[in-house]
Amino acid sequence: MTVQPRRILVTSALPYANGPIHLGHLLEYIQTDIWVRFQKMRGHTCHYVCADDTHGTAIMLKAGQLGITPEQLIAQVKQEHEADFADFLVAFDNYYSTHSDENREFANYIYLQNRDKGHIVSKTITQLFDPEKQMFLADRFVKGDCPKCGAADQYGDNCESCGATYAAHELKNPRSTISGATPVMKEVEQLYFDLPQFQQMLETWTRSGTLQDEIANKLAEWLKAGLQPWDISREAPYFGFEIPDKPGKYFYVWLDAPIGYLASFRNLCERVGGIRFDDYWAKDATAEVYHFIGKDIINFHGLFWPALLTGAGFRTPTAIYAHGFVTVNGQKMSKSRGTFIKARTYLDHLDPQALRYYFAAKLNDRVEDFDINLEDFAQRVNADLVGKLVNLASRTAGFVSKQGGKLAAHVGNKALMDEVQGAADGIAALYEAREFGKAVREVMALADKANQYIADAAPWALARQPGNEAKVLEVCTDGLNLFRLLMIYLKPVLPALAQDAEEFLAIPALQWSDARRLLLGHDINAFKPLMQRIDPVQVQKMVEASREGLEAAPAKAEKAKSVGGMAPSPQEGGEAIGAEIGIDDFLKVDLRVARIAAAEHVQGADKLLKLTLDLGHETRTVFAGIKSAYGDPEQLVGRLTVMVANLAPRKMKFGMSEGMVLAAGPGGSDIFLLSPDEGAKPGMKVK
RNA sequence: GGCUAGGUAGCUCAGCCGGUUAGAGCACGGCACUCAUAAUGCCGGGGUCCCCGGUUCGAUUCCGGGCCUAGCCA
Repeated sequence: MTVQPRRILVTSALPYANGPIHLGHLLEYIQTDIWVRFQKMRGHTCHYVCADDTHGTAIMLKAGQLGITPEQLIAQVKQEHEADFADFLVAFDNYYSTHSDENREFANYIYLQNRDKGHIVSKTITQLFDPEKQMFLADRFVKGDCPKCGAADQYGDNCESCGATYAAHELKNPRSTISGATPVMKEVEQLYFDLPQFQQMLETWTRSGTLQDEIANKLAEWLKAGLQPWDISREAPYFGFEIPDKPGKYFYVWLDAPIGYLASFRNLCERVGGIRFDDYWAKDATAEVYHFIGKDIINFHGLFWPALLTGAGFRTPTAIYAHGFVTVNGQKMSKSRGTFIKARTYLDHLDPQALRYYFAAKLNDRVEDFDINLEDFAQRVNADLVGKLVNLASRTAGFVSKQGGKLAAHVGNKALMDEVQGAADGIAALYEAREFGKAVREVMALADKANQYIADAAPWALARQPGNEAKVLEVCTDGLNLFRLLMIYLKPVLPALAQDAEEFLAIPALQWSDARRLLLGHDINAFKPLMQRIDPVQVQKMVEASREGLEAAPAKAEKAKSVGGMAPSPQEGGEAIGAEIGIDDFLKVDLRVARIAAAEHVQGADKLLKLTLDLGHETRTVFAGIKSAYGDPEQLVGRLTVMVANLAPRKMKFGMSEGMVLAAGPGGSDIFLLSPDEGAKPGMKVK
């Protein structure tokens, strides 16, 4: 298993600097980090860079709302982002900012190169302008009535009600979402990157074989439809880089965002010596370059970015790896459900490695959405990591300690050891191909075999009879070696656990090639629990904390926009709608149409009426707290309503209540009994 | 609306080019063990492979239509 050393540059998409990192972001950073750690363990030269994406109107406005400068905002957010990543064990070699000198230089250079080669064109367009704020309005900052269906409160690009697409100036009753003023039309010169010039180049590049099929297909769709020039300029006021030959105009944030990959890498080269920028980015560079992204930004990375790089004389990426969106419990992350979970909230309650493991256990090389099922998450992590993996060390270490803490000099079960060692190449191939789920399944299958072996050999039984010391030590040495091998295979996923294991085994940092050797005749340290199981209560608390976070948050959800914006934008929270239930939950409630056969006051009860309900084939007595609104029970007699027919009977002071009737309203005189439409018959099921 | 991906046991997922009784882990039931963070081992129950058509000797696997889920439409 000789491996040719490679030079690899890896990036994750740049998170937007207007908000905190959440579980949706983390899928990408953890996926990338696992791949990078794997490459490094294999002995390759691998650099992992990223940065905050800091420009644009959204940042400018947010800073304004907070009463601070955009620079202050992005500095603060960067600090938070870096802390979150570090705590999730995402180990960037450099984490930078698009608001940097390097990025300005590269943005200018790439723009000027493209301009000089005739790839930049300019056109005068009319755009909506906020006369109060004196600024042009992007589509998402204009709202009004849909010109097609008339739905109110629609954004300037399409209608969420009828799905129509249109230009912002077509909206009826348009208004600026920034000032509320009515926008006016104003002419402005706009710069475009002339993407159609790259049609040929992109058709070839996207079919070069290294892109995932799904991506290549998607790009082919766009290519077939015909490319359009891409607008890259914005008018002041705008937080970003001023365009060198166009005073008062700024680069659109999406132009300089991917350039941040170059800037961050350049900064790394300057900071650390020994890395040559041109080895990675020059036109004829031979090093490998990979971008990990979310599927929402495939167009930017699969079309604009390679074209922009080519136009400016740089190489194009070796490959782009896209992943899907994160859902929680099968649904879009939701603030009201408490499933819009921030990185920090997670860290307050749970172990970051648990999430890393769960991601790894289910990730593949495709652009599929990823569901975090919280119950499955806890069970899977506990069963695999605590029950199988750590248990292997936990159940054998004690016997070794009792005999002085030195491992046997010989292997007991050579066949099993060969098998587990022999799995290294196959597992490595799966990591390389980003089939982390398959890799993890393979490791866990080996863990099962290891536990079977220990159970069969039963060192605890051997230990009862004197004279078996050598055999016991041999079996447990096997057990700890199996643990060590599995730990090597999982180290990219569980770096902190691996480190603790290294300390326990008293060995230097494990490399992939260490799987070729075994640990024999070696002194180890006393075993300490390496990982705690997840208590479902903690998961619940995390969800609760995420739900509470909503009330403090501003009601106006900003449209999620990020180079790394792989996460669906949060829904605005409803008005105290209960936790979501499935149809099964609803069907548990047996609702029936009932005729009120009799209604009477209850002696001694202030709020109750005693109702006799006719269900067609049977009669029920129900005590209902509706007296304050229906003082005259007679008026109820004969009318139809709806009752819960399978509610457990409840003994009350005045007798047994066999169900409940449905009513709405806050109470007092405002209680409104439900009625079915005409034609309903007593006993009919409501569903 | 157009497009993409997915819909396989209670849950999370595997199932290469169509072919014998459709698999794993978790959950559940029974037994064993008691070294281990009530961990582990053995055995077992559980599936109309979303629905309807078609191609075929034969379809979970291919084709057409539909339904549902997630997302994209610069």
